[in-house]
Amino acid sequence: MKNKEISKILYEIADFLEIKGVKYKPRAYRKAARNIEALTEDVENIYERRELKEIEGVGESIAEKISKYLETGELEYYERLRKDVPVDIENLTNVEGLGPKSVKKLYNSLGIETLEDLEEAAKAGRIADVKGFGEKIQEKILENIDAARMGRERKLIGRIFPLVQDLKKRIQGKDVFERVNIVGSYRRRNPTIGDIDVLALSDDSEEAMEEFCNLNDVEEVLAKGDTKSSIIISGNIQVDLRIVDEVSYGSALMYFTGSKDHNVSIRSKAKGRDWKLNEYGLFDSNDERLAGEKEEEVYDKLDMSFIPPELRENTGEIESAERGSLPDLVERVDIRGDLQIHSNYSDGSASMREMVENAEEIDLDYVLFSDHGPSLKIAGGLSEKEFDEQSGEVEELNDEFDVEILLGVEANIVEDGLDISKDWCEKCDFLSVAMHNRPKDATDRILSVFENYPVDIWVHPLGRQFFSRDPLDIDLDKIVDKTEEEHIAIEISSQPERLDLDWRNVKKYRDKADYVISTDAHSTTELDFMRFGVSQARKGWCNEDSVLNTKSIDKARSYLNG
DNA sequence: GCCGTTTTCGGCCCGACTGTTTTCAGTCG
Ligand SMILES: Nc1nc2c(ncn2[C@H]2C[C@H](O)[C@@H](COP(=O)(O)OP(=O)(O)OP(=O)(O)O)O2)c(=O)[nH]1
Ligand SMILES: [Mg+2]
Ligand SMILES: [Mg+2]
Ligand SMILES: [Zn+2]
Repeated sequence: MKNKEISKILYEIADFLEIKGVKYKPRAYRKAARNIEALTEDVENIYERRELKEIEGVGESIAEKISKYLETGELEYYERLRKDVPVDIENLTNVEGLGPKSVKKLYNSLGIETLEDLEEAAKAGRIADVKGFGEKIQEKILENIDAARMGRERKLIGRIFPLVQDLKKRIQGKDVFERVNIVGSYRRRNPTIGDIDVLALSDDSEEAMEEFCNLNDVEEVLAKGDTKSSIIISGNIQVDLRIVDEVSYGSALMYFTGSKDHNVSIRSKAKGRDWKLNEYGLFDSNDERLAGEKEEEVYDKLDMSFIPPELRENTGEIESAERGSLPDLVERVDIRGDLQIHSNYSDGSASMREMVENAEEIDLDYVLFSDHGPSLKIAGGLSEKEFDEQSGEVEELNDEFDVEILLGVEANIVEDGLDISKDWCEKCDFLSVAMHNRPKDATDRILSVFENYPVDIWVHPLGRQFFSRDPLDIDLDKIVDKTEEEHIAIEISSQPERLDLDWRNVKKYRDKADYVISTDAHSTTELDFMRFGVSQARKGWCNEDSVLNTKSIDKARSYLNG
């Protein structure tokens, strides 16, 4: 999958064009780069379908460049730009405070091409002598150069969640803060989070900033002003704080929640009316405030319904809000069952009894235990004999608990079908299937299993895992059609590393597909992962009706078995 | 370079912080 590679080239082109002082094109290249980076589908497939231009921000020219690169492995336009200023633009601009313009100056004056050159020049004191630079910048470069070498990897929302909650509590705990909201990609429930953005209300912003920059785990203060500060806390995590007045709080929430593209779009709309939208409010052409204290008011004045943060990705939500046709999104309280949990019969850490007790505590009506089939021994795969034992225990537990306990298997899609017999399939309340390797004919294998076995749920459909596994290269159009035909539900996994099916595809297929949101919990605490799956369903524009486990077990059963 | 219930050409979001600068450019959100 070359998405990352291509978006990197586009980002670099943007930087090189900025070096040359070209207007607007850098923004265009960056926008295209961002959208390609965010794709779940392999850009090469989109190229093969001749649909590159459907990607937001990709037009004639960029589509042609991507095609050339995919066909020849080279891009002359990019190579030419790089020849003019032959620097390691990606790494150099990774140094906090260094952008394309500074990199060019340093190249022209000192011939700096790499981070090593930069460090050497800074240590020798040569940077301070360059016009436009000085001692402080030179010092800052030396301080930040190692961070640039390491890079800052994005964090998974499900993993950073406790830390964010704790940080929020710590800030809220200080009297000088009257209101605190976590915003940015976290509020939008992005699967991954680049930094933690915080909006706050305080009548003494100076003192508030002081407290913020002196939190006990602050490692570096990147910037500190009256309304805005940035710090690095332990774990190499950046935290940005913005403080505004109450009259601006709503518009500041909008600004700081983003996304950037959503902001730009919506600000352009305001501008089209001769108004102005910024973090302080919505203003008419006489600078009279039209709204600002509440987000709802700002959207309302712009003749839009309120846009839930999860939808603010500039993927059609603005037009939809203008038409008043945004979906009524599914909520966590709508969820009535969890159709993938595990116990110590396989690689789970808790007994079935413990899992059920906890499920009852969080008001679930039903749960499905579905451990791996026999071919996945490393993941604690069960033999049919072990399954039968488990089945016996399920029967006992069902007598004892109100929660309806269902038993199934996560069967593995293998070369000639599933790794369990059809007889075994019939013993399952629900049959879940998944692919755990990546053969060339994956699409056909999946389709054939859907046709030939009584499949109920297709779990972690793309097999994606953040930072380690790319999504499977399969024909989702075809497979989703088949799930509709066969009454098979598609899982949205709540596991932080998976969140699979991903929200963009969830959105794409939401009218056809029936989704189930599952935790894949391997311990009692992981039952709480449900919130992350629900967030992804919301990002995918799902209403309650598109999610099967918001329904009673009888309704779910009659659909899946029908 | 992209894009269109104002446009197929003429626009392209808006502001804070920093360092170096005598008034602002660069970078970042
Ligand atoms: N209007 C406007 N708002 C911006 C711009 N850049 C960032 N913002 C707003 C929207 C962002 O969601 C918010 C926080 O910025 P971040 O850089 O932290 O981005 P975000 O949190 O969305 O993603 P992240 O996971 O941190 O990479 O600030 C911009 O250029 N213009
Ligand atoms: Mg952020
Ligand atoms: Mg930020
Ligand atoms: Zn699996």
